[in-house]
Amino acid sequence: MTSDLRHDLRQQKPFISLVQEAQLNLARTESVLLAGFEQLLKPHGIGATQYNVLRILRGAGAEGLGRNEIRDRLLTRMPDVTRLLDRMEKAGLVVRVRSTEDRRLVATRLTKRGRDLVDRLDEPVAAEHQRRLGHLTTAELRTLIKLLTLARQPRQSP
Amino acid sequence: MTSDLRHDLRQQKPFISLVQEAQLNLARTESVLLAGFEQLLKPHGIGATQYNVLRILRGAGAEGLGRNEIRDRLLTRMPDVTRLLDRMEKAGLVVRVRSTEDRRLVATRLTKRGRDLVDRLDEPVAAEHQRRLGHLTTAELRTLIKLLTLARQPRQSP
DNA sequence: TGACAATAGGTGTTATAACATCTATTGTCC
DNA sequence: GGACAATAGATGTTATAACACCTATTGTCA
Repeated sequence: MTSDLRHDLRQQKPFISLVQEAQLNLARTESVLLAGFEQLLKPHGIGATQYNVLRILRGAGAEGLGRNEIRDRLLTRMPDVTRLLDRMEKAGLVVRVRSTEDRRLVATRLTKRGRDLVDRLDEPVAAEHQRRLGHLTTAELRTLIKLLTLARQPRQSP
Repeated sequence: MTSDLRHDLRQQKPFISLVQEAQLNLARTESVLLAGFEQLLKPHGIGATQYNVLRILRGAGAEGLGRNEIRDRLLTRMPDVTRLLDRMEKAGLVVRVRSTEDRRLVATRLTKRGRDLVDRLDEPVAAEHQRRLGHLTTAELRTLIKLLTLARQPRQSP
C-alpha cells in the first residue's frame, strides 16, 4: 500500500525527488536574482516587467509593436498588458498610435524618455548580472543555459 | 569610447553576454514551470504560495509556526504573510492560536482540511514535476541543481 | 452585400502584492 | 521599577495582477 507508506513517512521530508529538488532550486534561484534586479530598478521607478517591455520595444525599432506582440515576447506570462502600457504611457516612457490603415492596430513605441532610460540602464544591469552570476565559469554558464533550455521542453504534449 | 560603440550597435541584440543569457533562461524556465504548476493547483482553489505554506506547515508538525518563521521559509520573498494567512484561515486551511505564555506569539497550524488538501496534492504535484522535468537524466538534474545552488552565492557582499 | 467569425484591443471587477506605519507585548538596563 | 529598545504581528493604503467579458474593426463567404 503505497498510500499508507507515504502516510507513515510524511512529516519528515522524504520523497523529495530529484525533479522536485530541481524545481525548488529553480524557484529559489530565480527569486533571489529577481529580487536583486528589482532592487536595482526601483530607484528608476520601474519593475522587471516594465524594463522587459522597454528592452522589447528598443529591439523592435521605430515602428513599435502591437499589444499582443509585446505580450508574446515577454519572458513571463502577463495578461493585462494594456494597463501595463497605460502606466508606462502615463510615465512618459511610451506612446501609442493607432494605425490609419487598419484601425484595430495600435503601435506602442518608446519615447525619447523611455529610450534614454533603457539605454542608461544597460550598464548597471550588465554589472548586476555580472555580480550575481560572474563567479560561474564560461563552461558552467553554458551548461546551465543548456539544461534550462532542455528543461523547458516537456516530455510530451506541450 | 565604449559608450559610442554601444550606442551605434544598439537595436540589434549584441552584448547579450553569457550571464545575461543565463539570467534570461532562468526567468523563462521558471515562468514556464510555475505556470504549469499554478494550473494544476487552480482547481483546488490555491496558488503556488499557499501550497508552499501548506507544505511548510505540514513539515513543521503539530505546534505550527509563527508568521515570521513561515515568511523566512518561503521560497519566494513575500511581505504581508499576515493577509496570506488570513485568506487561508478564511478558507479553513489553517488556524491561528495565540500563545498564553508570550502573548506576542501566534502559532499557525494546519487544519484537517488543510492537511488533507496538501496530502491529496502530493501525487499530482509529483506527477507534474515528473512530466516537466522527467526527461532530464539523473546526471543532468544533479548538475542543474549544483549550478543553481552555485548561482545563488553572489561574488561578494551578499 | 450582409451575416458572422476572427482579430486587436480595452474595460470592470476582484484578488493579491508591496510598502509604510502602527499596536501590543516582552526583554533589558540604568 | 520605569524608560526604552526589540520583537511579533496587524493594519491602511496604493499599485499591480488575474480573470472574465466587452467594443471596434476587418476579413470572408454564402
